[in-house]
Amino acid sequence: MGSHNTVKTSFKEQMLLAREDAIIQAVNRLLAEKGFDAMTVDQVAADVGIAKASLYKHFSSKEDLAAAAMVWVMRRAQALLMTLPPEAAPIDQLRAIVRWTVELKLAGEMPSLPSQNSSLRATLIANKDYMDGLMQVSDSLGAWIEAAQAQGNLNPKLPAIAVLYTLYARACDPVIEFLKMGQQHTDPEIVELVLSTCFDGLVAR
Amino acid sequence: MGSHNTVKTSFKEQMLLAREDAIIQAVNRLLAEKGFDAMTVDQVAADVGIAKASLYKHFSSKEDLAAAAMVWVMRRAQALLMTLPPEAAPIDQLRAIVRWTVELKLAGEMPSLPSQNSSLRATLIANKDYMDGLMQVSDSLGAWIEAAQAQGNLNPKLPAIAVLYTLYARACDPVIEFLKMGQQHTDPEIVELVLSTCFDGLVAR
DNA sequence: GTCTATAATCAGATAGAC
DNA sequence: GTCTATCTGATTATAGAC
Repeated sequence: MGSHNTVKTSFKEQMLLAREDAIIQAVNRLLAEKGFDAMTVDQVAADVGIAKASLYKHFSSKEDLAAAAMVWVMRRAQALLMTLPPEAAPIDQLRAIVRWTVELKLAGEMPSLPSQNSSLRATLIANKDYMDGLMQVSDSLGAWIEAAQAQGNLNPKLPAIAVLYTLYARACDPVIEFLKMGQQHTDPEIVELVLSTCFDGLVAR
Repeated sequence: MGSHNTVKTSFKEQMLLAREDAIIQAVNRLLAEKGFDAMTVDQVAADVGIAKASLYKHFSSKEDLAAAAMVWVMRRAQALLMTLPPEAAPIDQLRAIVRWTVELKLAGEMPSLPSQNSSLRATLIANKDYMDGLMQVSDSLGAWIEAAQAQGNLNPKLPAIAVLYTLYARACDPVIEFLKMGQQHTDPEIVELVLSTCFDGLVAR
């Protein structure tokens, strides 16, 4: 009976996790498509195909839903960091991260949150999974930034923090969606354009 | 009596315009501080010091308020364009525009609107003053972009539309507010940092 | 845990007196 | 045109049966 219970519980937990994953995917898509304010909890529930009250059994607020989406993104970012060849040049590591960010946004999987919303901000800061992921990613990027500056591949006059912010800002760069809306460029072309303007700037070289 | 009426009407109209200007200033400040979604019409009314119903005698919707703020910004941009020395190099004209944009944002006078909101989008597109201003500004910038590319000062491989979007995007660049929040740099330093990353990119030159 | 039904709140917009 | 008071709809969140 013990083993039966174990199997049964494990199966239930698996179902639970699967459902929560389905919820997070829906939240992620809706956040990417409409942003936090325009997304409603009703839409999330309808998208997943469950009742709204059931949703609140998994996540206790709309802010928690957004936080879960951000944790998901952070986990994917951390996974990417581990797949990067450690021997590559720091500047190329940074390019790879930005490339991944732009591709995620083009795929409609990058949640967009208002940076001013204070209750959302509080929820994110209180979320240990999110903060830990953010710190780890920032540490990796920070190390690469300083290394690239030391190697003369990145402008050493720029404060590392400003470089870091500029890289993160690609996650909410409106140029990406505007270029996509214009339909004059393919997704790979947009990736290269954004990478070019970000690293090489607008001026001729 | 004719002249009396004329004077009276003129005075009333002046009062009306002054009040509408006060409204627009309040909207502008609130849009810059909290964004469109977080700004409430009640706050605007309280800020101006009139009743909400009075507000709706001047502007028929929240979207119209935001549109008026954007028209104000466009007018200021057009005014700036006229003050620029026509003999300056095109690349310097573009730098001057971006500098002005960043400074306006640092001053808390650049309204921030959600680019996804469709009803707001419709209101803006339907606003002739806004669209005319946008077109005129875009024409000026477009001409400078192509000239700068022809002179070899701007990367000729970049589509002019991508450059234009990249310049406009400085108006909602989160790097600016993040650097300001960090309190490690003065406003002029932030302006130079953003100008540098925008035009020269992150890489060493 | 899932559902239906409902509470509670907030914000955009309006009615009607003055 | 300005006010007070109100309407209306949308949205977050919960109660309570199963």
